[in-house]
Amino acid sequence: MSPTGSSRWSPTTEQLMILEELYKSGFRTPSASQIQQITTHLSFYGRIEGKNVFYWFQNHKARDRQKLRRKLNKQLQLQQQLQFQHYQPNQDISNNFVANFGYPYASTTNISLFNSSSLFFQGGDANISERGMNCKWGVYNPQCLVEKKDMTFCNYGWTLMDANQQSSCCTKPLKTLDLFPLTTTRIKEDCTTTPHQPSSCDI
Amino acid sequence: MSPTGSSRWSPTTEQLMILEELYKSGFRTPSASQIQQITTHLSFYGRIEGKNVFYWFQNHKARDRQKLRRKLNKQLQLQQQLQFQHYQPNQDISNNFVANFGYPYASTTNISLFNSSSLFFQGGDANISERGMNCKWGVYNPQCLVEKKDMTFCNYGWTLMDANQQSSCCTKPLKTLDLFPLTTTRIKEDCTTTPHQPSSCDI
DNA sequence: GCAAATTAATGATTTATTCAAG
DNA sequence: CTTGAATAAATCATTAATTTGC
Repeated sequence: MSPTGSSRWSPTTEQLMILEELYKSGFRTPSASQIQQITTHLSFYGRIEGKNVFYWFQNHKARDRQKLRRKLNKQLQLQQQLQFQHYQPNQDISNNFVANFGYPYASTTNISLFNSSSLFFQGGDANISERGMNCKWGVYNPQCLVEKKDMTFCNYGWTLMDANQQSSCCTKPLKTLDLFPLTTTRIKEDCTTTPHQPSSCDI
Repeated sequence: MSPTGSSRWSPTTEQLMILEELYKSGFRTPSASQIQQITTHLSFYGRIEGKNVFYWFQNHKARDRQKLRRKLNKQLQLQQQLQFQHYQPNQDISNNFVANFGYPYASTTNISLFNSSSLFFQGGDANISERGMNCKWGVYNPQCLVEKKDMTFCNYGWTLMDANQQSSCCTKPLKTLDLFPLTTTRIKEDCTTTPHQPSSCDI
């Protein structure tokens, strides 16, 4: 079971649950710091790297879109097909369903969830304004997700961080931990957070 | 001129020359270590980060392709247009030009240049087999470019590297430097290196 | 039951497109 | 208009499900 030399990450059940929970909470493109925090937390449940978290959100989002697109296409061509033979489907339930709901995530695709995440940062954001200063900011950064704020430190590049640093992060009572008051059981309701425009953050 | 608070990198003339020289030598998608070395070298000519180098190659390659595609499309529709009015352009010079050359870079798009870079590693690659071991490998890694070899160290994630570390790299007589015997003047000939399959590297 | 064969999911990369600074 | 930066789409590749024949 232990993935000795396994070439690619496969999430444990707990990791997957938490990730999906976060996704359902509205997270789509978490920032570098957010990913770092998620990674730190999830590493408690098994081996994981920042890039795994990054890719997971990337793929999950993309495949959600794709699923929706396909569904819509199917509906559309069905509709066209029916229209074509001059048949008006005035009671087509499945058609109404999609037509009425639209893209559930479309409006939250590009927003920064930094401010809207009551779940994620509920520990209070006033006194952790300079988190990352003291803690060797774990910028995992695949596809260049480093947020502007971090970039000011980040003058030249990134280097590897050894595993201990992160593990020890778990033992010390860090801010990161109380950002995860997740119940990991309620996996049913839809996106509830209200998207903010990211422009309010100073760039 | 000094970019105090300049939001985006703009390459100096020297940096650009070297980058283009490398590009012409066959580099398309340099590995993390290669980018690190390039960055280290180029930082001598001005402020630069790994991700700048990464993006530069990314964009340059993409825009080369795009330029070529447009040219081909234009030629194609011209050709079709002419064919359509039953006119055979038997002396169309520009058409012949594209038709005869094809995609200059098409075959080198996906290869790893790790082994083929006589220019880049000409300083000898035997005694630097463990480069990166001692030097806190600067994995800049936007879009997850970390190569398999480096990944073994890289257990959990990356963190920021401060600028001094890299600057001091320049003062110390590092291996990195003699990898750049560039003349930066001959900017005319085409890609000359022979692409190797990356599969020979141990995974 | 149980592996070999096949298919479906999904982690990881690369390429295309878009945004925006200058 | 050029081009650095970022995101989305397409693709590759490996792992997990599952089917199938024994």
